[in-house]
Amino acid sequence: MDSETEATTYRIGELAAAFGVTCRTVRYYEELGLLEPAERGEGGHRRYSARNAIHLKRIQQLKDYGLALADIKELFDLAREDRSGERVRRKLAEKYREKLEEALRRRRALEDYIGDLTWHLDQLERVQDFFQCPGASCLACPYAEKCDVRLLAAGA
Amino acid sequence: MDSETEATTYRIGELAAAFGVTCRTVRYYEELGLLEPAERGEGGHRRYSARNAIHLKRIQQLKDYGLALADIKELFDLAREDRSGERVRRKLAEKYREKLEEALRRRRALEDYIGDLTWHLDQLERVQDFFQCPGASCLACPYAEKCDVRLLAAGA
DNA sequence: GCCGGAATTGACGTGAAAGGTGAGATTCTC
DNA sequence: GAGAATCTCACCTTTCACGTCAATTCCGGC
Repeated sequence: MDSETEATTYRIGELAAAFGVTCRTVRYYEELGLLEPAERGEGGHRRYSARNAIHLKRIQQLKDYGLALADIKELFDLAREDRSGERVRRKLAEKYREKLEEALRRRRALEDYIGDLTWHLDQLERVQDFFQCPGASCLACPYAEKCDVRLLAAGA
Repeated sequence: MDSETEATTYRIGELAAAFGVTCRTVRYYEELGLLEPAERGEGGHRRYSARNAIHLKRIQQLKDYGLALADIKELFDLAREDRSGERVRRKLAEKYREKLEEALRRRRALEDYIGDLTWHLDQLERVQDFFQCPGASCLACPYAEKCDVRLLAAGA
């Protein structure tokens, strides 16, 4: 159990370089309560453990997923509370499921976008002018019903 | 051809209200070169055409797709250049295809995210600690090869 | 022909996000 | 003991998409 006491640690510069960020970024994450250094040296210098490195890695992964740092903090706080408590674990799972659903929503929106874009691309062959909307191509327009341009023209 | 000269026009307030935005927003779009009013009245008041309304509608649609106003401007600029020039039309199509590919990339990333999240959710049943990464569960980890935490531990 | 509400330009503010940039002091490493 | 590397404050920066005065002018109805 004493072997834990003198495990390899990293200085802030090493950690930062290893993960392609600046020291400021690492300190900033600490400011946000995202990445607490395992300990401090005599002189007050931060010493990071391998565990800290994993945290940083997780932050980067989640950031890549498009999560804001605040969201990540939320997850981390939950994970920290967790410490094998069953109720909290369930809450974390719930949080994940929320995120998952949001992701599924985003995916659907993206699908729609892709569909629209494909349609526009397709339209480019037939339509004279991108903005000449209420015109000949209007009949074929899949948005015709929910078109508030028409509503405006009709006079509200 | 003279019937075009006196088509219905809208004042900025009308247009804004019809699309659920403020006047400032409409002017801001003009600032960005996104929405030029068809003309100005004697006193300098902006007069918007139905065509302008379509522009505004397009802006809102594309914004909903998650595009930044700058991206939208890019598209519009291309569309404006287009004016039925064939080469430019092809360029616009190309631009669209670019956007489409980017969207497809984003979708793939999202798929991965969803996959990961699902996996994490699944892991929650088996793993003691979210951050106890290089541990018992490490063997089953699908990221083991590309894990820079391990690389760091190995000493770079 | 006058009054109140709508528009005009211009300039500055905002608020969240994610850090950047010194300054000045201390500490670590060779 | 010299030159990196770190430390803590504390303000600065950039981007985005507008919001908010302010002072002025215009338009439309009675």
